[in-house]
Amino acid sequence: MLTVSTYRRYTDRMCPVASRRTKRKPADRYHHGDLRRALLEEALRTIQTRGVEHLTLRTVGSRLGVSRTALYRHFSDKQALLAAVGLEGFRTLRLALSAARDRTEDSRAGFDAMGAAYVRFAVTHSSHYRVMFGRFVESSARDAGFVAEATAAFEVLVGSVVEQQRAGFVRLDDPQLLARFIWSIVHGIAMLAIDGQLGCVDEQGEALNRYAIERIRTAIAVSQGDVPHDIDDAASQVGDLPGGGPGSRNR
Amino acid sequence: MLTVSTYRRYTDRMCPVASRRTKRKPADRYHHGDLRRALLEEALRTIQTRGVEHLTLRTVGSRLGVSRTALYRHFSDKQALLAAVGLEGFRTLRLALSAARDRTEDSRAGFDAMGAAYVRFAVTHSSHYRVMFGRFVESSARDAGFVAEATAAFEVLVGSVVEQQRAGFVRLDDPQLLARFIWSIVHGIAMLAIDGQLGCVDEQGEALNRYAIERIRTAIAVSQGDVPHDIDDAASQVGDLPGGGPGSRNR
DNA sequence: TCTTGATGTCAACAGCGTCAACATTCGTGA
DNA sequence: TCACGAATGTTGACGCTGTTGACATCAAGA
Repeated sequence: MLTVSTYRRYTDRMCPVASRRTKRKPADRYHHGDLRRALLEEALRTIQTRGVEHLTLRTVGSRLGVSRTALYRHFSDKQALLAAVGLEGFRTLRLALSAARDRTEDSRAGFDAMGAAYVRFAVTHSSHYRVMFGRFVESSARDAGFVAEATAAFEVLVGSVVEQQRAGFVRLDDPQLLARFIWSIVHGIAMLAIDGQLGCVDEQGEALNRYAIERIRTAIAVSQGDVPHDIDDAASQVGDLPGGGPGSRNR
Repeated sequence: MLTVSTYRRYTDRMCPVASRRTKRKPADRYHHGDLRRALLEEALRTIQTRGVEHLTLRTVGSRLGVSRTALYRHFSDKQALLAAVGLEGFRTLRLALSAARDRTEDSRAGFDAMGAAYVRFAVTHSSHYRVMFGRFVESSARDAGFVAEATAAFEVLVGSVVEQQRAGFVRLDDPQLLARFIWSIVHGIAMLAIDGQLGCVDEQGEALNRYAIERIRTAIAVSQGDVPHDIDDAASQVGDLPGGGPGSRNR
């Protein structure tokens, strides 16, 4: 299992946004250079250090040595900025999941590692995670890119479920439904941990996470009399289901 | 299984806050009479109809025919008002869970019904649910009452787990851990449904919920070679674990 | 009747997101 | 090289928000 320090180094590599220092606009310059990028990075930094609810456009601007309304040249409004942050979050999550899965040759262990990596991502990037899921980004601001990135992250999970089914490790239920079930569990643990409902995040959260992975294995194991579901058919449909994937706009 | 209409009637009975009309202060009167209660009800109504983020103290005040600052005589600030709303939510949730469990003589069916009732509560009172869990109530505003009410709701689940263990339906793991595991699942489903990540809430959410309850049964069933845990000991400790329960302040 | 505490009002404040008008700079074709 | 339009950043203003301190009103007990 990964240690915390390994993961830190790993996330720094996957998510340079949080580690690199965003540059201020030189006082003698009128244009910033790459303000859009800088705004995104500064917003993420503020969110990670102070929380979404304390993010103000004025502060972000002044931190970059730029006026409070400069942002409107790059984002339609605050919601759009948050949506962009959330989009980046889903991308980082997807990379983290894929990396955790591919780190070992053993597909079974890789699958379990994904579960651990998911919760660890959420806890490590808790504020970021809340932007992705906490309805801070209103439905109207969730554009095609946002939905696509969220769906892509979910697809990694569905793909792995199908893989596990092919290998005979997982019962042959609808992969979509199975994936949603597993997703609900890790998402639930992550949210409870983030919201401080599990007491000490590190200890209780870790213990619960380990236990959950063990229980999930039992829950999704192949049972006798298993009615096979058409895996290939379902796997190919991932993403283009009419409103089934994550980031969906209807509620 | 309960129909939606049955549940509506049920919640109206359990949660009069949402159904009764809050009375305005008569224009010729200086004092309102029971402003605290009215503020709570009006805040909840606004939250349920317009969402937490659209709750403003000014609107609440003017709706009750009262000045915008009258609120400060009953709540220290907006956070305290939200905390009070959240507290009421946990109480309602606890009653809903107990009622769902006790509606049938069959303890196994009752246990499953709790899971369904949990998600249904969250979806039906989605905005209320988000106040309870979404960190809209900051840690500092979570007073003893809030934590106690949240813990009490969790205790219902733990108690039922122990009951199921005694009846031989559930494996003899630590009831606390088992309860947290189950809680994570229903909480995860609820949050994903509420946040619109499951597409159509009613259809996909219902289907996922049914599937989850079935899978949970497999996950927590007694297995051969089950190492018994001291149930009675763990059950008596519920609630006074140092920071283990829900609503805990540390993060 | 007087006093005291509880409750509600009023005016003001700073901070917020957003907009319209304006300033500066960049890129590009003549 | 130069002019011109597009892109980018600034300024001032607006209405909204939560919160505060000084003041007004009322109920209840001494």
